[in-house]
Amino acid sequence: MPNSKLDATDRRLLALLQGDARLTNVELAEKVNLSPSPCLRRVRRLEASGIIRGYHAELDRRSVGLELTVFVGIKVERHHEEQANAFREAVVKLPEVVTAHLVSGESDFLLQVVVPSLVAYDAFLTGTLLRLPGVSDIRSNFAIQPVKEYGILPLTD
Amino acid sequence: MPNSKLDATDRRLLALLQGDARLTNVELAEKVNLSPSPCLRRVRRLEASGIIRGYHAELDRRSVGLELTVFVGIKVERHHEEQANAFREAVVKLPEVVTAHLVSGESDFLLQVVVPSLVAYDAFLTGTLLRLPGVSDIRSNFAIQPVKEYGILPLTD
DNA sequence: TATTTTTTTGCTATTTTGTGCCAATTTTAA
DNA sequence: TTAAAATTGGCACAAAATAGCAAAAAAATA
Repeated sequence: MPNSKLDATDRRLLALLQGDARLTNVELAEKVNLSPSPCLRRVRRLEASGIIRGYHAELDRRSVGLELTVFVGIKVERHHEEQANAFREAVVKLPEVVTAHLVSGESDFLLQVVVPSLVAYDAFLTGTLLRLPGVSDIRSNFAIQPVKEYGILPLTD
Repeated sequence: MPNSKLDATDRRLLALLQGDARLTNVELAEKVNLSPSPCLRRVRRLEASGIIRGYHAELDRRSVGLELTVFVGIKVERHHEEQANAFREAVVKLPEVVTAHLVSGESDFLLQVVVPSLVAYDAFLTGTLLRLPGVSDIRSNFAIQPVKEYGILPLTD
């Protein structure tokens, strides 16, 4: 099992790396009051244990031509476990789907879809989403304005 | 203005860095068939132009004790522009709110909230969310299972 | 098409960072 | 208090980042 309990220094490292994954080990070490070598060892341990799952560049969506973000609620027909699995597998493969969760409530799945334009979304909706296995209802909520993006996880103790 | 059009190499760099922000400049250079110095210069340019907004470590939520992810739809009373702004400002400050968007559709805002437990969510809901300025309705959708997390943006051309 | 201008590239030299090793220190447990 | 285990800091070496500069490529001009 992953978790071998995190001390305060580990949590500070995690918080720092969430905010800026390009911090130098030397910089990190200074910020947490350690010398570089134990600092690096801690980071490597966090990586190896799976607590740090990876490092990603955050892009400006508009700059790369992705003007539209849509939050999509989808209902799938129940009673068929297989169908739900087929749906999941299909969704994972779609590059336009940035995020997907099985959720409680009105919809069964909640997706975050990113496309260049409304026209592209229309094509994606009718050409792809509606044809996924078992889909019975789709509700599209268009992002009008981001209020908070890439919030870092609140690390407690 | 940011966008001075991206060539194929820039897009490959962006895709690679989305997937792994810790790639060495030397590794990056190899993957895009450039020598290290022009490669580094391109990355620096992408950073300076704001196309790359930052680099972040992705953490395993469970490992850091954040067992619950909730997608929250919130309606706020209309007619008061000020109130909507007050709401936005308040939301940005809440560490439990990882993501927030103004959206079209049934709800006005869609938040992603991360907390350690159901008890913590209850406290957050009644103690914080419901007391935000102008809130008239809240709908909570609990993430039961992640289907796709941290999908990288689909870079087109 | 030839020529000039601009942009981008690749190489080299220097500085900075990452990484493994080991002794010293601190922490934990008995 | 003592013994065992874990963690730390410093050192040395390897690797990477970075700046400068001349050559090559691309774009623009005539």
